[in-house]
Amino acid sequence: MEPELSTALIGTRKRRGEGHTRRDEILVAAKTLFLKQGYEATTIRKIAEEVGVSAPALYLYFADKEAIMLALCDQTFALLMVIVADIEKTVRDPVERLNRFGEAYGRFGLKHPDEYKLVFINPVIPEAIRKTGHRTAIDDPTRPGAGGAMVFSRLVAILNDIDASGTKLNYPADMAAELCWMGIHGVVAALIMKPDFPWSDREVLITGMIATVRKGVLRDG
Amino acid sequence: MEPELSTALIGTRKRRGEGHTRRDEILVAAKTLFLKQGYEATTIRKIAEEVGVSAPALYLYFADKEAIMLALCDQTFALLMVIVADIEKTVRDPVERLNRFGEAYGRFGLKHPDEYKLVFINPVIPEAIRKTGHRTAIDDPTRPGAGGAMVFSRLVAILNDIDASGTKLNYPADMAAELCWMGIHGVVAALIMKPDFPWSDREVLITGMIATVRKGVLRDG
DNA sequence: TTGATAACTTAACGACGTTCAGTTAAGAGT
DNA sequence: ACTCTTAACTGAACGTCGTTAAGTTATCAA
Repeated sequence: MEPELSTALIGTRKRRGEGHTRRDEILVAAKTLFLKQGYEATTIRKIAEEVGVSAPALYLYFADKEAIMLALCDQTFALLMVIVADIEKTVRDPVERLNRFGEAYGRFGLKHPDEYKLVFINPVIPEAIRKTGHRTAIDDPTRPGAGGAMVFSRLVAILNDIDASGTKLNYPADMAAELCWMGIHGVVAALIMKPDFPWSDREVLITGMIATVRKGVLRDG
Repeated sequence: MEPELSTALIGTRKRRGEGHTRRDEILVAAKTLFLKQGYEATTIRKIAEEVGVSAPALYLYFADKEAIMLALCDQTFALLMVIVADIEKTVRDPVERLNRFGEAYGRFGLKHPDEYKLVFINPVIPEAIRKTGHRTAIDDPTRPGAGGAMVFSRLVAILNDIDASGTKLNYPADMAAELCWMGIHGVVAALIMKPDFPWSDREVLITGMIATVRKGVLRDG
């Protein structure tokens, strides 16, 4: 019988040079468990079992558990970056861009609560950075978990655009962006972490918070 | 030699009926470790060692690790309740009360980051409630971890006072309170969870966010 | 002096992330 | 066809965790 290609048979040993396909299988399995059971219940051993491989095998492809989870998050946040990039391309008015960004960001967070938790609520600092204390590594866009920081940087850009376009800000652009992000983040974080609390309607809270930070940060509201 | 009173000698067996003093010792030891090393590094075994007792002994006084941590948090949040109660007593103008509440809340969160994390950022739902799904238990003010909810309920009261005093709200009082809290919470959560990020000045962010949510929520800003 | 029982200990369970020391098999070089 | 290197992987184990079970000790009322 001919040896089959690539990822066809899970649990079979990979041919030389095809380890990366196993890496992908690990990410798929991890995502399944992660979405079904959350971060804590997604254990190395369960992922390995799902893939059909021994637990230590995962360490051939990832430094540790965090690395697996952050790789997942970056996959997800790449989707948000696509949405944001589209908004930046198609929406001319920078204030309207701010509105659309806020809506997209809020909805995205509520749609991907587990990834949002890991990136923004319980940020996991990769072991490599924690150990070395490398300052520069924080700016590395390929660093696991960097997706979140990139999203924030787009918001800063939007605030700068608003300022440049004539609508003046009540605060420096950096701080204005921080206030906007913190406001929306507060909404998303609250709804995600206390889902059983009798909050008001989610959509209304998001649009309400956007209106609030817009009024607070722009000189003419 | 006379037997010494109460908690004098740590690590010695308690006399009958004085178990509650051991309970207090556990809380003191847990607080020390918790403030020094954070939640995850504060293990049952380390607390027990600090107290001078075996690890299982802690289970005579607390149902599980969460119960210990929540008891600590409630101790801390009782301090915030005192501050809030004082504001409500001394500050007549309800809008000014909102300002003062926001400042007190923000500063308190930054001053007690570990407790804040446990109560508001990574809320720990007590096992008793999680298992039974008891709805009513959530409203029980003596429930461990309830301190946070009580603080929020004071904010709702303030917003109702504002509405009643003639300054009309842009949203129902409940939702207005949610927006106010989410905004300030967003600031505190961001500063606590990403302390190394080059945020703007903490005090300015807090007062800026208070001004922002005030303008957003009150009809005449 | 005894008997009940509060206060506590030792040992262990099952789970976790991770490491180590090997084993297997693919595939290039001869 | 045989050998050699090495990518891919395994089994056993380490040290940690929260927690439980079963047994022990010390106190105090009767």
